[in-house]
Amino acid sequence: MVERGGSGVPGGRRKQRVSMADVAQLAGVSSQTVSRVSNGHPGVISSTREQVLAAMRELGYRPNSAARALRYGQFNTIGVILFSLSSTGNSRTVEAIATHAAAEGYAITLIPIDVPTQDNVLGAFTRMGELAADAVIVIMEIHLLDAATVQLPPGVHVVVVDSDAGDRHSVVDTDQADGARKAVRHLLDLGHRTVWHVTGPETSFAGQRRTQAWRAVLEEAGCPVPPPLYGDWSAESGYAAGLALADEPDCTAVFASNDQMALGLLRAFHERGLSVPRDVSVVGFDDIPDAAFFVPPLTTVHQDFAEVGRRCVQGVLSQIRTQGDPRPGTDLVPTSLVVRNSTAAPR
Amino acid sequence: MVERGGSGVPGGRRKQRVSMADVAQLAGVSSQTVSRVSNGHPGVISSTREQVLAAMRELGYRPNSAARALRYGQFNTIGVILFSLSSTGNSRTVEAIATHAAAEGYAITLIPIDVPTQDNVLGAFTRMGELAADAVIVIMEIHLLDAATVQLPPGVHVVVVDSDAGDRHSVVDTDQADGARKAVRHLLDLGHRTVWHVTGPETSFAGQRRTQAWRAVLEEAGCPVPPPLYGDWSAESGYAAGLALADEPDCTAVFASNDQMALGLLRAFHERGLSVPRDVSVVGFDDIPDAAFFVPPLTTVHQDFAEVGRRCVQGVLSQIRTQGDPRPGTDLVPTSLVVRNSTAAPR
DNA sequence: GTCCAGCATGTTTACGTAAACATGCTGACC
DNA sequence: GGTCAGCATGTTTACGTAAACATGCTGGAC
Repeated sequence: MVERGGSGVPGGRRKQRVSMADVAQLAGVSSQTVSRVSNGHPGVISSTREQVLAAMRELGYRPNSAARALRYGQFNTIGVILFSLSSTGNSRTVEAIATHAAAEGYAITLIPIDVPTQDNVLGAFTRMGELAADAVIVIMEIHLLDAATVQLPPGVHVVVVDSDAGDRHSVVDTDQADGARKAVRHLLDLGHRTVWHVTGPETSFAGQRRTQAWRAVLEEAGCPVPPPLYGDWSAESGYAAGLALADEPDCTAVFASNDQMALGLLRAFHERGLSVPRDVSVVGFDDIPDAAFFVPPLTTVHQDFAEVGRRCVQGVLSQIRTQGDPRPGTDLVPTSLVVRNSTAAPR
Repeated sequence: MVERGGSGVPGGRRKQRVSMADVAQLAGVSSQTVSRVSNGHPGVISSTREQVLAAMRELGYRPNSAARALRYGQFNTIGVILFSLSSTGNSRTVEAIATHAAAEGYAITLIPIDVPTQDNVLGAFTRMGELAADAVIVIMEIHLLDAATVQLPPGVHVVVVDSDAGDRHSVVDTDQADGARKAVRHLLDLGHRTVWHVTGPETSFAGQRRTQAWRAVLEEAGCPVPPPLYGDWSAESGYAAGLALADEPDCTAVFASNDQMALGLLRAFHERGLSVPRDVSVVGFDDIPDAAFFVPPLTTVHQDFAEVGRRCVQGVLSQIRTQGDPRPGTDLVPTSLVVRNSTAAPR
């Protein structure tokens, strides 16, 4: 925290930064005593303590975290490398990470990657390495980390969200496959002959998992597997898919890989005069807060982003505290199906 | 960045941390030479440089940012204190802040405040003071900062988003009033006799500004001012307001203080058999990506969150670089009205 | 051949903090 | 009354880095 010269520092106009030594001098004690007061250590008589505190107030002293970190060898900070903060779940995951980290006395340092090239990912890691972070959480829905070419630097505590690198890293993720199975089975249980599907982008690991599960359930149930429609998470792509599906006379049920695309479907069907759920049933994924207020309210798969964030923090902290190797493996957070009014039995 | 013992460090199993001295020893040079190589300084002969780089690779050296920050007196980090990351604009603002900061070589440290009490805000500031940050951006839509009781510590570079503390701090914000005026005038221009309004929460500065502007435009135009309906930004509160408004025979136009509440309105009107925009026109605020795919596509006020983030970064960086006092004042980012299909002339 | 400029590299020091160790005083106990 | 335990406080040192200054070598000019 760089101080502006002047304000709050009555005497020294040019003094850029107040150190323990300054406080010590004003209080007439050694800097070690200031340190003891600053850290609440015992063994400082109360009159001395008061003097030191007064000097701190007068000078506007605030401890220098760089020096502290240097001394302690840690920063009490967790780095978060992510691709997009705006995508549905990420901001909520990050918020949960920040909240839980704060509860443990850790702050969060964000490094966004605008274009997810391998260079940028590595660059972010380098930067993070140069920054103050005791561990790193990587939120990277794309497949980069799965490619053997991109490796996270060894010797760093890492937890990865939304990846299938569970063989090499410690991974936390929503149980995408289970969520998708719930969605598709729900539609089949209602009596639909089969379920159409709007995918996420091909680069998305989560999207692929959902699509795989959709296909698996259909095959398992002996249902025909319609060709999937390719979306990119946006409502617009869902809308486009919806216009196409409206022309499919056989289509009575659609599983969209997220709620935004489901929203696009709803609008497309509405424009084409198809009633949801009377003519077509729609299930989404994510359970964004707005989903309950779509027309009609959307049946969707609820993701517990807060829990994902919590487990990430838990994961890195346990690595930090035990100084242990990251335990490769995947920690899956369960989902639940929220049934609203966008699904019904076919006519 | 704390290293795990062992991996990547062939020789020293117990070596926790690789320093320049270790690299220097292995390369047979002084640590200063390592420093020069590390920072790309000239004056190192290429053969020496290669040796040093090789040693760095072998040991997995990464610079220690704490030591660096201590040496340089700055962290290349901007702290962001915010209330909620999930609320519509914040995540996009933060993302823009992070992106622009990254472009300038700065990272972002997030401190979330779960419950916005004064104690917590001050606590966050204290924590931030103890953390590595050269400046702070406060994103706090609530009124806390406006109360004279909560003061930001003097001597810290600060930019505040979403506040009316422009007399005391450097403030960046969307031009809420102008956006609201555009929305209300649009409806009046279409021929509506007056415009009803669903507010944001009372604690929100932005919400208050929008509501004030709504009222001002109506009064200016000599229109009757209907009692505002109180919302809390959620679609649910918009839905409740919509059910109430559906019973108002005079209501032909509604200005909702955000898009989520507008979504709630749309659903309520739909359920009550009112057609939008034939029976009622609706305007939102924010222009969330989904708004274009509501049924019907929502006319709304577009906020340029990215620009807000950009100006925040610009603001703190100029403070850092000039070491100048923050220049109190409010930097307003303009809005634009996006006309879609939820508004029409009254019947 | 001498001298010095110029350059690669080494040495010293300081950044602010806090652990570890040192000091010196008070007071209780024999 | 002397000794020493206990405690408040001071001093030394190290954390890792990089600026500032020091050193010592090479080679060109006279």
